[in-house]
Amino acid sequence: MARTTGSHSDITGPRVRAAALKLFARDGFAAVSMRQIAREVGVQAGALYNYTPDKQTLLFDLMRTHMEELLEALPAPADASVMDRLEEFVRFHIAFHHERPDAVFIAYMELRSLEPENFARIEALRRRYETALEDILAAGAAQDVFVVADTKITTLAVIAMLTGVTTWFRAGGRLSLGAVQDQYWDMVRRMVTRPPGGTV
Amino acid sequence: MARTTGSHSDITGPRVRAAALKLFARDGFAAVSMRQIAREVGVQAGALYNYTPDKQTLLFDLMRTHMEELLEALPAPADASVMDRLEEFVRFHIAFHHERPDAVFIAYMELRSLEPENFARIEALRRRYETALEDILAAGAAQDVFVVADTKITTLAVIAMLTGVTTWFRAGGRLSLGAVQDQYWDMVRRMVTRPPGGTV
DNA sequence: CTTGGTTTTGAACAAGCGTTCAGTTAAACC
DNA sequence: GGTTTAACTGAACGCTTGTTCAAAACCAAG
Repeated sequence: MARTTGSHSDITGPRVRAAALKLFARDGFAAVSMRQIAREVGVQAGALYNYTPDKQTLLFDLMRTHMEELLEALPAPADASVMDRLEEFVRFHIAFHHERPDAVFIAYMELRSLEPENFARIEALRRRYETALEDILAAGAAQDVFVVADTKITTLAVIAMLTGVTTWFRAGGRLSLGAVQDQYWDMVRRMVTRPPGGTV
Repeated sequence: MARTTGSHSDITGPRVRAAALKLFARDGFAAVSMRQIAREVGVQAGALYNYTPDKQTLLFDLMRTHMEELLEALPAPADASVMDRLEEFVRFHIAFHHERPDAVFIAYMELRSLEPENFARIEALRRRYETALEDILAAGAAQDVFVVADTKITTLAVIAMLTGVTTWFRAGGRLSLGAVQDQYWDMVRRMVTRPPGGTV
């Protein structure tokens, strides 16, 4: 009978993924060897193959899991105002990405390390996320609440701006997470609402 | 006497750097071998060592050259208005980075591939560039032309947003470079000027 | 045509790569 | 307490890595 309680695979499996996540984020997929991951876990390289068919799949699973968790946690379209929905998105993006800096880093730095088929699957998930923001912007534009020249460009600009936070923000620094969220929300709000002068 | 005319090194040298730039950008520093670079140039791997002491220095020189060209091309602080200077910066950043997508990509993706000493030198150059923008924002805030809660954060947010353009913009697409510049300038201008509502 | 120097080749080096697998270990069941 | 089986080891596979270097190729000047 299969051993279920006290099985090491319940412990080693997550540790393999955690080690891979950490090392891939720090040094890059191509620069990390299976032996390094094994050493981090405290195991021989061969043992890793109980938990992943190969190195590429290990990377893909990390990225897929991250993207699925992101989409899962994404606030569902409520009947709140578009302004509130946009604010919610901004605060959510910053908070969620702040909790997982390694996964975020990998998810958009290691796209090129994916084989074409895996790349397409991750890209599709990423696009679903972007669409969630774009829908809010489009709804706001239709209601004349937002003034955006091109919802696609604004979507990409906002996401690039928000994701940039992970490259420098560390808890315990000069600013609290809440303060960062406040400031970014302020900037995004200005970006999408009617400007003072009224140009363009 | 040293051979000067018809020397191959004048030809091979740039070709080595061009091949390295292209391959590093496409596949990442760690994933590209010296033999791949040599094959791209049409030469044996050993010949590369006439043009670089080692692989790490080849990467560092590419990044250093890019950053120096960037700082060189940066518009000098003129006595124009802060608004004009900010607009000039935004348009410059987009145009300059658009001309060198590979170098841009490498310069911020391969920082982790640099040995500590080289990293520090590139980082210093990058900080000089950021400071150029921060100075404009600070000057504008002092003159009450801009309303920014934190010049450092706004600097990073603007640069992240602008640099994101290189990940999707391709000439010949839906939008011209000028149209992209217009839209990003519009977004940046709104971000730093007094908002309609007047919150924060 | 010979000389002199630059550039390139091609083989070699030790080390590390991802992956496989027969064999050992150890824990949970009957 | 013996049996079963998942988990892991440790060695091995063939291949690639960055780098070195003596020898060859090449080209311009004398």
